[in-house]
Amino acid sequence: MECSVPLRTVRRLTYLYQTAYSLIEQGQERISSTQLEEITGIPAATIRKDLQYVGSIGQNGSGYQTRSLAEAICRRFQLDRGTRACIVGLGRLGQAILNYEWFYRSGYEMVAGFDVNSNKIETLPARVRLYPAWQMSEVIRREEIRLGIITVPAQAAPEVLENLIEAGITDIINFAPYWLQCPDKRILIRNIDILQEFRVLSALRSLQE
Amino acid sequence: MECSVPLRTVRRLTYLYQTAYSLIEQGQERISSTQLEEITGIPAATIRKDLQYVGSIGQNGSGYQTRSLAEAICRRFQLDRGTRACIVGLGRLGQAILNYEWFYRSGYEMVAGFDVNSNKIETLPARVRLYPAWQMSEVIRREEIRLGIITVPAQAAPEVLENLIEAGITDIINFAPYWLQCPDKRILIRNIDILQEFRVLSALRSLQE
DNA sequence: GCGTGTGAACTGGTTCACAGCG
DNA sequence: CGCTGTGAACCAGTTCACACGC
Repeated sequence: MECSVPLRTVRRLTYLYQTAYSLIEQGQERISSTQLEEITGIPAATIRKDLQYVGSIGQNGSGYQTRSLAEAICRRFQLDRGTRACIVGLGRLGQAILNYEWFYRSGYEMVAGFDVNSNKIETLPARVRLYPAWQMSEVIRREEIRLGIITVPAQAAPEVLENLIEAGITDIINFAPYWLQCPDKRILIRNIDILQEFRVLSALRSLQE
Repeated sequence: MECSVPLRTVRRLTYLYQTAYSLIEQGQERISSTQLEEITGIPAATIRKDLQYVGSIGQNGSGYQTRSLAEAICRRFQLDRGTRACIVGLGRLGQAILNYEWFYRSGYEMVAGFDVNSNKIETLPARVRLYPAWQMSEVIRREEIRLGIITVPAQAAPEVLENLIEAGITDIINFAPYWLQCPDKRILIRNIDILQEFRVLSALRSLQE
């Protein structure tokens, strides 16, 4: 399948997916692109354009069925395959993600947590099995884990990345404030720097004055 | 000051700011746009274009001084003013941000935390004062807090937003998986949905196959 | 008539390429 | 000679506007 969907569009479509999902839960069965614009802030024309990447799923004159909207996006991007995930670094952020009850809605399934501090392994309450860091490679291979979530301090991040890739991980989400990249284009990495968002907001504020 | 800097550019410049900062710490005094491209992944031409919004600060033939680069961006967007911030919702994510040692590098200064559970207020270890939720308005006013960070469950988010705005907050960062918006354009809101990033990664993976 | 789907027109952000300066 | 700063050329992505189906 071609990689020709623009990243911007992917972002919006996954967001629409989630929106459709909550509409379903609220019992709403249909919605028009104009109404979607009100909820999401995405212009109606853009929404209709984006949905062309998914296929024609609307009904002329009466908008989209929320259920088929969610299903179509889900199918297009295989958002329900539940790829197995693990988390490395059980600080507060790591714990937050590890125990996030809606995590299954992310398209991944959490199956393991790792930390260098074996004290934590024994004492932390968790929904999934926790292991000391030295067992990482073995567990990742055995459990066929594909996504690694990095929530270790910045200086440890590069080494963790290396270990993860070496163990066969293909998807990475990195929360350490250290921009990770990998020459191998088959490995997908997303760096999320939370502080960065604060800086952006701060900058936007200064512009609005 | 005009609001005419594109959001994309603001994102990149704040990122360059942070990059320049770590280069300074590593003792590197100068850097060219080409080298910056290698580190950040931003094309050199784009970097030079972006920096035009900051002013001419490079030296022909020898690149940029890391220090003056950081300072110029900092000055342009007033990234060091230390606007006072508070956090609402002391679950794991809230605690993580509350005690994040590099938080001061975000351009904000953390001064208070709130939670409905007064048990937490008394028992959690924290660097700043914690208050029960009912004291929110009063404390925000007294301490002249401008940024509110929302880390409560989704269903509580809209009400918290209302309370914050009513108390005089102007900047919002919302981590609840519920898209907050405000008709009043003077209020700046950034919604950060962490799960959304997982969905995007999952979608990108499906496209790469 | 309402609302989708879509080619065509447009916009603004990115990339190019080079003049100018140290 | 290297690297910045910048107008000009380009292009992706957004918006418009309307034909078509319900």
